[in-house]
Amino acid sequence: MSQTVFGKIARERVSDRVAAEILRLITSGDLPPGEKLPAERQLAEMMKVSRVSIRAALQRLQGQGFVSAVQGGGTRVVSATGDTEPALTELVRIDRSNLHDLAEIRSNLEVWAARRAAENARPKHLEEMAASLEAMASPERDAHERALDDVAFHLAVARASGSAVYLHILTVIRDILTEMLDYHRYELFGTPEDDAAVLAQHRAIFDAIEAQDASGAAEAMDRHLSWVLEHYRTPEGAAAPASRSDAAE
Amino acid sequence: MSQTVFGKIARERVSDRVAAEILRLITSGDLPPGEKLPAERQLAEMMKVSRVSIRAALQRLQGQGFVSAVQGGGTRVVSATGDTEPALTELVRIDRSNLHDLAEIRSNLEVWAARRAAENARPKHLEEMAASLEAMASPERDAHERALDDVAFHLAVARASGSAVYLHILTVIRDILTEMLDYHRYELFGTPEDDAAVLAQHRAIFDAIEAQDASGAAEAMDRHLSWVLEHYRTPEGAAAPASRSDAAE
DNA sequence: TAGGTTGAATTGGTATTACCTTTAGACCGC
DNA sequence: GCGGTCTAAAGGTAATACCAATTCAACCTA
Repeated sequence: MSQTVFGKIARERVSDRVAAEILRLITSGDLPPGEKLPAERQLAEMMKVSRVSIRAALQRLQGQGFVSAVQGGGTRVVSATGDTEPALTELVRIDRSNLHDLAEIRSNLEVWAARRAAENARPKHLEEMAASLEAMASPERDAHERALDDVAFHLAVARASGSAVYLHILTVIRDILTEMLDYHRYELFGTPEDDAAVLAQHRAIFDAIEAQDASGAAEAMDRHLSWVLEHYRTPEGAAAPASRSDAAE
Repeated sequence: MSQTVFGKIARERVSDRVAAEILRLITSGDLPPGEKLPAERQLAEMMKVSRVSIRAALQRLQGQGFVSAVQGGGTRVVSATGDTEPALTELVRIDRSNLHDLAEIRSNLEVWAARRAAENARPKHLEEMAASLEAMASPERDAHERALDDVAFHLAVARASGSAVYLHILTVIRDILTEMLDYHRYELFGTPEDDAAVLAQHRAIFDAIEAQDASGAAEAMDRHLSWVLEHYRTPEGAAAPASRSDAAE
């Protein structure tokens, strides 16, 4: 039991050697992101292995987020660091109803964050929120800019909460939501009345946070998100928050 | 250019469909970590696709860290969340106060899940919960086993919520909490009175879910977690829930 | 000539078949 | 029991053929 002298044998698959070699070229910078690597048939011949092994290696590298293959197009390097958070994204991609859950969970977290923000907000955070409110109130902002202001406000609240963990989780969720919504080409629209309502709700949240009224802030945020979810609910229901509600805020 | 009649075709790789299906089984809990999945040849026949496609799917899942294959041995599930959260783990490792935030966020999510569970629970989920309750009530269970029963109950609620997204996020958070707490060698203890109180609270949650009382379930869960957080709060405050509250439940 | 169209070459994706290497369990003899 | 052997099963590799999407240059039309 105490014979630690014996490590496990190297035992390496051919496809592992291939993957290691390609990965080495990627991380060393020889194959920068965007670069198209040789065709599978060429790689197979160059490395003197079967195409099966080449494909096995590339499949794993795809799973790790280093490369991306398009039928007929080729295989390209997409990242030198490898993305790892495709799990949640994949989950949502599989079943659209998960998108609704995710939006709901996010709402929950935002309410929690509002409470925390009321307790912890510092002057610079309040300034940040005020700035985005002012920008959003400006009449010459178009719909797109307004959406960005919207995001900025919610981000300011997140920062004011003083929780790095929350900021991280929220960012992950937001990325997924925007990616999925962009993918489905959702447009962000709102009537002037809607914009006014959103602005008023934001102001209520801000006032409560500024007054360090934790419960009030939580309630205001809850009202706001409920309004958004309700207001932009789509007929089919499942993909309800398919609107600015999630893409923007 | 304005021919919007033609949406883009579903075009999906066979191996993607296979990977999605397997991933669904993993994230839903049907294939828990450690479980060995059917042989490639069997999967190929069951899904009516070639072994090549099965392997392509498994290679990608390996790259994502969900499964692990060894020649001659088989393919096993190693994680239900993949390689997702290294960033979040690092965040917590750097600043212990983040641990408290994470525990608080988890509480929030559990309350939400309890509400959802009351709305969606199916017989098998109720049975699962009842089983863990019964086990926990048994006098001959020691502290360690009791903690496992505790986890089982909360996991059953999570599954009953019917939200794969929630199950995923909760698992990630739980893994981080247990890892961090185990790392600091926290012991899980509780007086018999405490155990009785926890059991009673679990029963209350179960009853509400069984009665499909969403608000009641949410309140019961909230009371339970508040009690746990309060009861096991440590003097230093920051890492407050450093006890069975997070490691176990 | 400019610009769109076509079509063959290229490239990744899937299927089929065959064989090798390792693992795991049954079996057997000492 | 203990160790060894045998064997069926599982994953890994190879070779070949064909499918499907993309690319791009030759081609054709206005």
